[in-house]
Amino acid sequence: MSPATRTATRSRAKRGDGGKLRQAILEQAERLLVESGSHESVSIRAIAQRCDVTPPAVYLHFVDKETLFREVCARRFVELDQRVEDARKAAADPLDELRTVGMTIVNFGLEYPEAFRLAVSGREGVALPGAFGHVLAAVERAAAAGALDEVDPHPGALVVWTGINGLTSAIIAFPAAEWGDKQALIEHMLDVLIEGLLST
Amino acid sequence: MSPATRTATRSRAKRGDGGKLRQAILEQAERLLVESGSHESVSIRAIAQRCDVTPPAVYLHFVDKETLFREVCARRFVELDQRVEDARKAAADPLDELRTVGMTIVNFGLEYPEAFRLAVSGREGVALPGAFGHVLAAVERAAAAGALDEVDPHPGALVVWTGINGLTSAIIAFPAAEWGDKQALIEHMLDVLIEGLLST
DNA sequence: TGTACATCAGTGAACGCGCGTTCACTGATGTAC
DNA sequence: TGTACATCAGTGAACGCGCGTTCACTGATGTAC
Repeated sequence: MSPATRTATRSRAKRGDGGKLRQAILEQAERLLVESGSHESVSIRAIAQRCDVTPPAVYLHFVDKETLFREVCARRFVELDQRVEDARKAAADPLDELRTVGMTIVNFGLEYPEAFRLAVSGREGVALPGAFGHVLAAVERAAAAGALDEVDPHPGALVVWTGINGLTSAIIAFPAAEWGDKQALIEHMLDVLIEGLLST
Repeated sequence: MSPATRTATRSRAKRGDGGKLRQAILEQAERLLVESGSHESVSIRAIAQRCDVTPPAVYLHFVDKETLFREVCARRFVELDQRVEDARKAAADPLDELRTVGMTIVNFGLEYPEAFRLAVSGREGVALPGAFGHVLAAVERAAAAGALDEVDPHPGALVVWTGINGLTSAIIAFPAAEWGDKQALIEHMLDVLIEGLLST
């Protein structure tokens, strides 16, 4: 985009409106992250260009690149927690709740592959991501309600969580592969995992 | 590493031994690729340094960076493919074959976590790794033999393959998490997947 | 046998480029008197 | 009401750096005569 165009399309924010650029930076950073697949190859300069702003303007809102991307991911995980919570409330019974939580996690991963990849890469800490906690809680409730009788919740939740993560990662990593109907495949995976838990 | 140290540790190859540096470059490139997780952040300079060589020496053996990494990946895919093939031949019956192929893939991943992550990352190619073909073949044979009746092989194989990959990736990514007995968990995963396929 | 020469596996300096980040600045906006 | 001034959201140029890659070269090795 030429400087002339940039000047024409974005005008300086009003006195208290600096926060609008901050939001725009977060949005464009996330879009570029999704497009490129790796935060290392998303430059501050590219983000600034998408916001019709010069690179130093980014530093009015974020102290450095790392902080910016941490906030991008943090926003996503808050959203995941919210979605899981909403999905849980809509569930009919404990087994349906486990299914729904699983579907929500997978679809979140497909929608925000870079955030998902980061959470599942294990590079941010030693603890399992928060999504595992949601799965574990759902398995425990189903076990307590008698819907997953004889199932040890912790190994059971590990199998379900790693299973759906594997499917999500693979669809992200090989977008051109023959997945058929992806939603049907995701449902099939959850059917297999839950039926498998019931049969072992 | 200082230039003095570099000179001391590697001496120039003998007349016909240029291929030794070529192999060293491939090995160090793979190590760095796995450590960083993305080929974009592995530099020719870093590879050369690990080989105790100057960067232009890399260009005596590979025309450019892209070609180098394509060859790194090709070597890995071939090795994973070979190990799965060997394991398959040792299986007793069709369902045992599927189990064995699965166990082999997981154990390969745990034994060579770097290579596994590379093979499953999808970053360097567009096709599914060769190991998927073996999982698919095992599911097809089991279905044909009546051991996995009523199972659609392609979605079934996708579920098994992505499921075990997810478990492997998670154990690699979170080595400090509470996995309990890992071999038992791996067997549990395969039981759940196979029993799940039988029940759906 | 000695020696001139071709070959080969590298080296060392340099290129242009994009990167994250810093810094002095500008010009519009709101405000105090 | 007009005007001087503080504030704020940005700009534009520049920094040092590491990158992939090129190019002219070097010095050891093997070989022909």
